[in-house]
Order: sequence, then structure tokens, then C-alpha cells
Amino acid sequence: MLTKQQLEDFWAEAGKVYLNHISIDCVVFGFHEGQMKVLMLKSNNEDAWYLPGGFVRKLEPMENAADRILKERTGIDEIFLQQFHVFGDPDRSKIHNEMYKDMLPAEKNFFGQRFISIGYYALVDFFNVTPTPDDFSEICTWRDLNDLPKFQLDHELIFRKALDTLRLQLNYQPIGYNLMPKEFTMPELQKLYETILDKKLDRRNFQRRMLGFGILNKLETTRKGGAHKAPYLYSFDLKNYQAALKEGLKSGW
Amino acid sequence: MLTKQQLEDFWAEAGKVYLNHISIDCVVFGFHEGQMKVLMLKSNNEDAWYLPGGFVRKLEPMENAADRILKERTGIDEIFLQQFHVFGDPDRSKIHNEMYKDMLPAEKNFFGQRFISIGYYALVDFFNVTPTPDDFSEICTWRDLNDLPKFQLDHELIFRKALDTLRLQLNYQPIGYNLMPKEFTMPELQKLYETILDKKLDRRNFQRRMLGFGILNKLETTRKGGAHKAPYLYSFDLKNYQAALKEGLKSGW
DNA sequence: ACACATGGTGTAATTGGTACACAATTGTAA
DNA sequence: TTACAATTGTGTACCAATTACACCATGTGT
Repeated sequence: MLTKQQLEDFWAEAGKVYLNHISIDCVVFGFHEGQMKVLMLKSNNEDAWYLPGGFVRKLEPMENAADRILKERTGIDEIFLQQFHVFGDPDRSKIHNEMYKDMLPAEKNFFGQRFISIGYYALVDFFNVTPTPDDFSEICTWRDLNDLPKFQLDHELIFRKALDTLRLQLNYQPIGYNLMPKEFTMPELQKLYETILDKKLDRRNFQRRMLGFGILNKLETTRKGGAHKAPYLYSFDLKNYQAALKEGLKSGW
Repeated sequence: MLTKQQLEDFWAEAGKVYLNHISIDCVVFGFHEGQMKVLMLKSNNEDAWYLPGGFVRKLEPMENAADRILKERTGIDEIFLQQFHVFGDPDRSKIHNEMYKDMLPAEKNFFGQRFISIGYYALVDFFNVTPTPDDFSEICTWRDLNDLPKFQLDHELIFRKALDTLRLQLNYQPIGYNLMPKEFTMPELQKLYETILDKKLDRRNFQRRMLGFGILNKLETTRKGGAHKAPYLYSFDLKNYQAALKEGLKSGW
């Protein structure tokens, strides 16, 4: 929760800069050590976590707004973004709306209005991100999908919908390319698919099918260090990948 | 184009009733005599066609707004609606914005602002619809997908995106159920699939696969009248259909 | 040297999709 | 009445894809 002074500092001018009633919420996915992660922020002085978000400048394209918001949270310039759903329930930010209503007169309180929020999901290479809190948060960090905190407002709904969308678009969007690092092993890629699809896949059939798509380059090197046989490294053949996605990766996982 | 008087009558109060910056555009699909149709309106005094649309009341849920708008255009109460994309380009309604700018002072001209439009697609039974013009149109009617007029603003983009979405969701949404009448023949259903997928399908394999899903009831009666063998009539088994859609109709069309 | 966990490759059995052939039904024209 | 054209209903052989599993290779710890 903000003090009255903060509220005035931040938002006295907000209504002049940003479009009223419109907000953006982003679900940023990363993948690290075989686990899917989502970027979240923890409210100042509250045990409530929320998704990176913000507002749209009066003349700014939607995509630019999402880019700008995520550049501030991650440090990344060109980020893979997809609009996936609009969250427009009139009561979705009721708690937020009422939180500050006694501090500021309604016409000065940007937070007091109804917001229709456009949901974007983002896919990033985990190692490129520098999580950076915003003005209302003390922590910005990756959270494991198996260990999620309590969400603020309707942000759990937004997150779930993003994950569902990811699952449905797995064969039509360059999801592997954007979530994996430049070089990766086949078991690592399989883990990503298993997490998104939420089911086990057969190791051998997965490998054969993936290679069959013709979208991977097998590298000379192997990943040393594990206590077992060193797996080969692969990279995506971006050109072939994008060509294959146009038709959809013909596959019923 | 409206007169100044009309503009004042309609929109003097609009800013008090509707959310600023937010609009809804709907792509209403119907199916009749083997052809896909889309519901469109023709502007008063202009050769420009547009999609049914409207605005959201200050405290109204988005879905209710879309329902309300379509009830006015079609007469139908409970309509199958799916949100599919947001159109937020700052210049998307430039023509519209400037059309009335000299008639009314900016603060009174609801049309003068930037609109972020939420796109919904709707699926209706052709026979249940009574196309009804709105205040800015002289004609409201079905247009064949093979004979589309010139679109106003970015409405062609919206229409295309809706059709693409329909294609992608064919195995996950009750598209057949909502577009076909209660009783229909197999060739009629096949025509629908062929239109949405934009390709020919094998008659015999289509029939076998459809029946294999277990989502159709074969009726006793046949459709007489054609100059050929009378085809059987079918109806959807809604319960099985919805159960099957949860998993997605496993099929690569 | 050996066990063990993991990665890489091959193969047989099954399933599912494709491409047809052929019979049945209906209205029309000779 | 009969032949015919157009369309629907059903079956089947072939090919491709998926699944389930076997076996070998490689690196680490004992």
C-alpha cells in the first residue's frame, strides 16, 4: 500500500499520460534447470504477489506499451510477446479500487477507475533477464510453477489462462525457440514440453519426432558435467522452424 | 455520416454512459445453403460496410455488452460468443475520428477519441436471425464469404482474424453445433468444414471420422426433395460433443 | 572392473489416415 | 417403363504415423 504522498506523486499526472480504463498484464515465462518459471512481483508491505503490468500512453500502440513495461522489469529490449486474452470483469480490481479511495478525491485517483486489462504472455531466455521491481513492489523474481505464491486480484486467472494458451499454441508458436537458451540438450527440451503439456512423454519417440521436424541443428559438442552419458547439444534452425510453424507442427502430443 | 443534430442527440450523453476508449466489434457467422455468411451493416449515405459493434456501459461486464449489442442486431438472446483478439492500433479509427471533429468540440465528441476494440466472434443459426440496422446504417444483412464488400476502418483485418481463429479452434469449440440447424445432413456439415478450412475433404473419410467421434445422432428421417438419393439427417449429441471437445477432436484435417 | 543411471538408436505391432471401388437411392428424360 | 445421371452409404486395401519396447553407449562412483 502506498502513502498519500506517493500516490499523489505517481498518479496526479497519470490520467493525462495514460489511457483511462486500459491496463496491460504480462505473464513472463522462463525455463531454468528443467523447471518453468514465471516472473512475479511482491507488493510493498503486503504478502501479495502480482504479475508485471502497466498502462498505455495516449498515442502508444498496445505492443509498444507491453514492450516498454517488460523492458523495465527484465532489461530485455526485443521480447517475444503475444496478446492472449482480455480481462474485463467490472469487479476484477475492486480491492485495488477501494484501497486508495479515501486518500484521494475520485477525479484525482487514477487507481479508482475500472480497468479492462489486456493479457500478454512473454517468452524469454531465463539468463537474459534482470528482474527489477517497480514502484509498488519490493521484490521482483522468478517463481517456480510448482511453488506459486498467493496472487493479487485476478492475476491467478490471468496466469492460468496464459498457461492454457501456451499449451494450445505449442505447435503454432516458436515457444521452444524463445524459452530455451541458444544451445540445449534433447532431455532439456523434452522437459519443457512435459511441463507445458503437463504429462510425461516417451524419451525416444520425443527425440525422433523432434528431429523429424527438421528444425534442430545437432552440434558437435556435448554437455559434460552430469554424472552420466553426456547428451548432445542442439540449436534451433530458425528458418526451418518458422516455415514448419506456418503449417503447424503436425503432431498430437 | 451523421448530421450535427444526430451527433449531439446520440452522443452528448455517451461519455457518461459508456466507458471511454473501449469498443466492441463482432464477427457474426452464419451458414446457409452451403455457404458461410457474415452479418454486416452498410453506412448511411456511404458505400462502406462495417461489422456490428458498440460500446461498454460503465459497470457492465464485457460479455454482457457483446450480448446486448448482438441482441439488437440479430434479435437473438443467448448467443455463442468468443473473444478472440484486441485491436488497439492508435490510428485504427483515424477516418472516423476526423469525420466529426469540426462539428463538435473535442470534449463533447465521443467519436473523437482513440478506441481499443475487443473482437468477438459469434456463431448463430442462420434461421434464427433477424438482421436489424443500427442508428448509423441503412442496411443490415448477411454477406457471403465469397462476395464481401469494401470494409470500413480496420474491419477487414478484424474479419480475417476471426476467420483464422475459427479455423484454429475448429477442434476445440462447438463450431458445428452453433452454426448448423438442429437437423442437418452429412454433406451439409462437410461443406461447413470445407469452408472454414478452405479445402476439399474426402466425402467418405469425412463421414467415417465424424461418426467415429460419437458426437452425432443419426435420425430416422431423410432429407427429401433433392434430385438424388436422400441423405440421412443428423443432430449433435451435445453431451458427447462437449466431452470430446475438452480433449480436442483428435484430428489433423 | 563393475553397477548404475542416463543418453542414443533401432524395430515390431498397432493405430490412424488416404485413396479408392462398388452398391443403393432418387428424379429425369427417352 | 427403363435407362441414366447425380449423389449418398458402406467397405477395404494400402501407406504413414504413433506407440511400446529392446539394446547398446557413455560417464561416474565404488
